[in-house]
This record gives sequence, C-alpha cells and structure tokens, in this order.
Amino acid sequence: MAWTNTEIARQLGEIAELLRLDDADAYRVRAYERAAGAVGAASEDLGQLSKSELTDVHGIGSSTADKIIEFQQHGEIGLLAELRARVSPGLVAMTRVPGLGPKLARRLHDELGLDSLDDLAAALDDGRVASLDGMGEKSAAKLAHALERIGAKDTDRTPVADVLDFVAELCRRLGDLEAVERVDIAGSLRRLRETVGDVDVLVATDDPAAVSASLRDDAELVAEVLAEGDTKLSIITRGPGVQVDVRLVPADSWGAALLYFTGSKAHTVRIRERAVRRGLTVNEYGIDERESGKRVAGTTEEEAYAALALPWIPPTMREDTGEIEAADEGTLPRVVEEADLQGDLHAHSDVSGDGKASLETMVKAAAERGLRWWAVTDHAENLTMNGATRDELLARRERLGPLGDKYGITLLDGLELNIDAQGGVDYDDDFLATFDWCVASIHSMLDRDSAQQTERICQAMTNPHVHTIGHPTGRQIGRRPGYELDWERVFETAVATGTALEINGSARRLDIAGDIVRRAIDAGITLTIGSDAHSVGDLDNLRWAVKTAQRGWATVGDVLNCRDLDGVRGFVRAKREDGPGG
DNA sequence: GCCGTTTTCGGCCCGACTGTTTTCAGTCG
Repeated sequence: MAWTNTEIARQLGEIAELLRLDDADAYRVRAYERAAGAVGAASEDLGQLSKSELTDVHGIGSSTADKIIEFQQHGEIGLLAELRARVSPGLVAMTRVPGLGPKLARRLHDELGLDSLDDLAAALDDGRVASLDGMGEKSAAKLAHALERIGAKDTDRTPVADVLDFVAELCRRLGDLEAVERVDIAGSLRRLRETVGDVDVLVATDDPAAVSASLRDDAELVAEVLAEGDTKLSIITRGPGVQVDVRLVPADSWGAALLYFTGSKAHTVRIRERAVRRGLTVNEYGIDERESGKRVAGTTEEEAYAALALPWIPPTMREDTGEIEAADEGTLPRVVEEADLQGDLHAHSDVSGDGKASLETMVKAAAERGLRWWAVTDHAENLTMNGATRDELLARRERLGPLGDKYGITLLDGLELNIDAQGGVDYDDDFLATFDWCVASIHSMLDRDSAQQTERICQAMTNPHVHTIGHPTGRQIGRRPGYELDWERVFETAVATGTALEINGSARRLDIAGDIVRRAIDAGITLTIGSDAHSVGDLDNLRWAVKTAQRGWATVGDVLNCRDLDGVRGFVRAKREDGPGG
C-alpha cells in the first residue's frame, strides 16, 4: 500500500528536527521543514508519484523526492535511520522545554552528559546547569520553572475550547482601557487551529507601558509574567493556564501587525519572501520599500496584502497550503462566511434531556441571530437518559408552527438519531418520514475499530431518512481522538446515497476538521453546519463551524445551510426519492 | 536542500526579549 502524505510529512519533519539537533546547516533544516509542509498540504497521494512528478511540487527537490521514493519502496529512509542512531531521544525530549533550544540542548548533552528530562531536572537542581559558560542562576531558574510547567501537562498545546471564554474576557478588559484603541485575537486562535500553543492578542495603543502595566497587575487574569518589554507582554493566565503574548503596536501599524502575528509562520515567511522579490520588506510595523525605507502599507490587512499584489486572504486559510498561489492566480475561492448561513442544522432544546434551555428560549435566540430557519434536532429515544420519546416528539411538533410564527423563523422538525452497532437508527421509516430533517450520529460503542465505525456510518447513510452524519469522527479535542474512518469509502457512500457530512461547531469537537472538509469537497460531498447547541450561548458555535469550513476552503455552494428553505427541502426530497429504497 | 522578474550558484524573512558575553547568542513566533 501507499504511505499517506501525513506519514511521509512526519518522516520529513523528524529529519528536520534531528538535523537541527545534529547541528546541520540551518537552510537544509528549513528545506526539510518546508518539504514536510508541502507534503502534508498536498491533495494527491504523493506516495504514488514518480520522481519528476514529485519535484514539480513546490518545496520538493531532487533529494527529497528520492527520500519519498525510498520510503515508499522500503518503508524507511536511510538518512532518518542514521539520524535516529546519532541523536539520542533524550536530547529531543529536552528541546520540548520552552526556552531550551537545540544549541543549549546539545551543550547540556555534550558537556554535562544529560540525556533525559530527569537528568536535566537533577542538573538544574544541583547547580551544574547554572555553572555552564554563558548560563547563570536566572537562566537555570527559568528552565527549572519551564520544566515544571511541561511536567504537569501531557502536551504543550491546549484545546481551543479551553481558552475561548477566558481570552474573550481578557480582550474585553483590554478593550475597556483608556489607552487601548483596538484589540483583537491573532495567532493560531484567529486561524482557529483546534489546539493552541500560546495565544496572541494584538493591541493598538499610543501608550504601551500603561496597557502593559494594567494587564500585568490584573491578578484575576494573570498568574505569572514571563516577559515584559516595550512591545510585548507575555503572561501565564489563571483559568486555563495558557501563555498569552500581548503585542502592543501603534494604530497605524495595525494591519501589518495583524498579518504578522496571525501567521501561520509558514504563510508569513512566504509573504516576506514575496515582499523581498518585489523590493519590499515586511515586518510587524508596516510594509516598506527596501531601498528608501518608505512606508507603503500597514494600517489595514487589506492594504498590506494589496501592496504585495494579493487579495486579502481569510486568516483560516493562512497555512501555506496553496492559498498564496491561488490568491496570486486569482483563483482563491470566496469561502463561506457566517453571514451566508440561513439556518442551523443541528441543535437541541430541553425536550431531550441534556438540553439546557426551553424550546421557546432557543427559538427566540435563533431568530434574534437573524437565522431564517432553524432545525431543532433533539436526541431520539435510544440515547439512554437523554433521548426524547415518540410522544414527546409529537407534542413538540405541535408547538413548532406557533413558535415559528411568534418569532418570525421557520422551524424544521428534526431529530438527532443514534447509530447502533449495525448502522441502524432509532425509528422505523414510516415515523422518520414524518420529520423534516434528521442528523444521525454515533453515541455508543466508541471503542469499535476503524472498519466497524466506517461500516456503521456507511450503513446509516443508506437510510433514506438520514440526511447528514453528525460529528462524524466522534473526537473530543484534548480528550479523545476520533475513530480513523476509511474516508474514501465514507465519501463514496455519501455521494452514492445523497447524504451530507456535518461540520460540528462545538469547539470541543470541530468535527469534521478542516483538512477532511477539503478532501470531502474534492469528493463532491455536501456539508452541513451544526451548532450542536444545548444552550443559547452554544449558538455561537456556528462561528467555529464556519471557520472550520473555511479551513477546508468551503464555499457557499458546498454548505447546505447557505440555501433557502426550498433548497434544504429539495436536498431532503432528493435523498428520499433517489436513495436506496426511496 | 531548494530555487530563479538579478541568479543553474549563491543566496535563502524579520524583530523582540532575555541573560549575561560589554556587543551578542539563543530562543521564540
């Protein structure tokens, strides 16, 4: 079988990491990092390509192409095997400590014989690290502290769901300060990566010292100050205990700073290289002519991109996965935006047990958000403890018309069905046929293997009354991985049966993820967006679902929620009439 | 190791913060 791009990218990434520790030429390291990124972003299976096809991919040259072919043929890359033999795993582990990079790790290993995090802790404790040339008590104390911090966590990244509320409050407080003109989230949180390493917050101000001092002294938000300078304050927060870097810039640098600090790193590097080719230089303060130093852009992001002859690129697409090339060629898709949504296709009321708000409260909130239609998809009866009975659902049905009229929104009579071990769902076809909209999801037997979960989902899709599959992989970010579905089979079955796949907007789920969204679109799948709201506040999840859709380059045409009521009903009808048994 | 609107060779993105080395290297994003 062919190796996946993900695995090839991992191999190349590990080569880069080990080369860096082996003190290799920095540009050679970077070349492997870039190649790994290019492989990870490729939409076709690189394991199948010839050498000349491989070198056609930007970032892959002759040498890397040989490595990929070597891996495909032998399941191993000789260079990586050599590096693994030469660079000890303990050395790699030590570089996981924030503030401890490859140079210092190498010295600790060579000069002090340290070869694990335990060795490092001991050497910090007895003063050997502090006594190294160029080190001192303060450096050692910082490392000891950083080591303690990573020791308490099993990963150095935090799920977005754990930081969103806290960061919103932090931004609100910053925004209330006299000296603050603008405040916004940048970094991976703006791009909505599913986990964040640290949080970047951008502040426009004429008085950075005042802003920095105000936040630094806010004991409710700040557990610890890591660094404080004229343009940056780094803190560890209370609450989620995450690092937040607050960048302080003048208002006329806002756009350049937003571009710079939103990243991704790969995207901004490409941007700066493009600038150099055009005789410009880009930093967080602006875009300047290289020769004269004359400022040509910087106040807004649109202006900054325009100075590089590019349209504005949505933050969610800035991963260097082809967006710069597409923008350059004028083929960047206009991705779906929250304002394009006409409705929500997955949400709950307290008719099913885990809903936290009444049907009327939810309907009112949905209408106030400007949605034209809203599908209430309470849990069906097989969900132990929480499912609604047939009678409860029939009673709910009677209320939908009047409530819709009262609040000026059309309500779709919906269900969230439970996919059982064999791919069946809660109710018979006759009863299901009386509903407007059905999501079907796996809520039980989450430990089944990949083949079984794929089979359950594909079987459920053959039901003419199952319109979309809810949170398809079942993942909960930071808690449990999703099942490894056989995507090719899932896509084929979805197309054959006219079934959609959901992008679930719960920040804990973001399921399916952006990279799968992109593959699904290529396969011709229709996507649905679901807030999976169990409370009024959860309706905000639509925003996260939309951002996830953008990460997969989804357009209005790919997302069922962007259609009017007739469009949704047409999709439902097409499935019932054309699907197996329809 | 990769790449080409100066180049098939010789470059390759930019700046802040920290600690400590009185002029800068390492790390980070």
